[in-house]
Amino acid sequence: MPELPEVETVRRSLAPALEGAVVVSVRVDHPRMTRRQPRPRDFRDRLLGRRVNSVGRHGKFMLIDVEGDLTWVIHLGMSGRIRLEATGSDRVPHTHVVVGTDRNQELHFVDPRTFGFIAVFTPDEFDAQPFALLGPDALDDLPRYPQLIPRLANRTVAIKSLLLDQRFVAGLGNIYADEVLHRAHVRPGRPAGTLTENEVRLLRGSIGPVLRAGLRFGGTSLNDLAYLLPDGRAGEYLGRLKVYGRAGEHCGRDGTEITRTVIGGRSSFWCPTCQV
DNA sequence: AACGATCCCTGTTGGC
DNA sequence: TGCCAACAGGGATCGT
Repeated sequence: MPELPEVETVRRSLAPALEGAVVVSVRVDHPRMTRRQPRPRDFRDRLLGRRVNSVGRHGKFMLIDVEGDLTWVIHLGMSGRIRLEATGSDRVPHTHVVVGTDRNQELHFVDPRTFGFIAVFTPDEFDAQPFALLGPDALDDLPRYPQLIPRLANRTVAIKSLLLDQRFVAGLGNIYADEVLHRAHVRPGRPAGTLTENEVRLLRGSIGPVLRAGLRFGGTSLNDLAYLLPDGRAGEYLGRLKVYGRAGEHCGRDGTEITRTVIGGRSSFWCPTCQV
């Protein structure tokens, strides 16, 4: 699934292609993909002829600054992919949106499960979106642990669920949340408010290293609906995951069999020995 | 307010 | 081997 490292990997390859480029064509073949656009026609109308200033990111949302005070938002959902192709290239199945630039390139938005979306918002529209309440970016703006302690206090929700709550911190998904909890020696089901100060410190300190490791390897491509880099390469972090998807295998730290439980409706993988 | 449940969607997986 | 139901999951929304 595209989480922060995957989205950041995509952002980095998209930025040089889009920044300074002018949009010369827009095609939407699947109206569901622009469902967050208050008026569906705006997506095309607002991009056509406009120059892209910069390609940013907050959590798993790609935020592309477009001239005219517009923000072009791309969320990959769980099966979304971006392909960067020469103009007129073939479209793979489930290519729902194609945006062409004056550099003879096309951005293909591919999303079999259509959980992702693509839209261009004015500032007011942007602020009205639910994701305007996104928490600090897990890579760039993570608060130091003393600031996190009061935010966990008295919370009964499982710490795993809190890590997945994008209003708490933006960017972690099911894979990296499990990896972060394993690194921090914390069980995913622990009520958030029961973490000691030291555990909060460890957890806080685990987020950056885990995300940067994922980023270093170009993200995680699972074997099914693979997340792929815009040039078609697979991310190579899958083989380096410590717990996610590894039920029945042995924990690299103590050899205990990794277990799978469901927490907050999401499968969670963890070591019953070294995660307390 | 906080939290859990439900829904969206379709390729893949697993059970028979 | 082949079929079909169950599963997967990010985010929004709804009910308690």
